[in-house]
Amino acid sequence: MSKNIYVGNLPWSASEDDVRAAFEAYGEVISVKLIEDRETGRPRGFGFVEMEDNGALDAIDNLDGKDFGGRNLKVNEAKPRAPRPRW
DNA sequence: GTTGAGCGTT
Repeated sequence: MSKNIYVGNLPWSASEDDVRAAFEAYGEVISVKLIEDRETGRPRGFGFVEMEDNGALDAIDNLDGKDFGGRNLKVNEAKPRAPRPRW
């Protein structure tokens, strides 16, 4: 099973590979998605990481408030994304 | 060549 994790306070120089590597140290990373402004295309400085439940909880408890790229990393359980409108 | 709270569009 997998769980969505919200990652905030990320340095604008960070990439998905960096976040993936940081989370892979605590569990299996299913996928990493960095969010950027869809209108301007600039990185917003936060993203989402999907990993297994046990790894997600361990990563949140370990990476939350940790130093990443010179800033305090914010890791929390992500809210469910937009629903799936079939129409 | 910038900015800084916050939850995404494949």
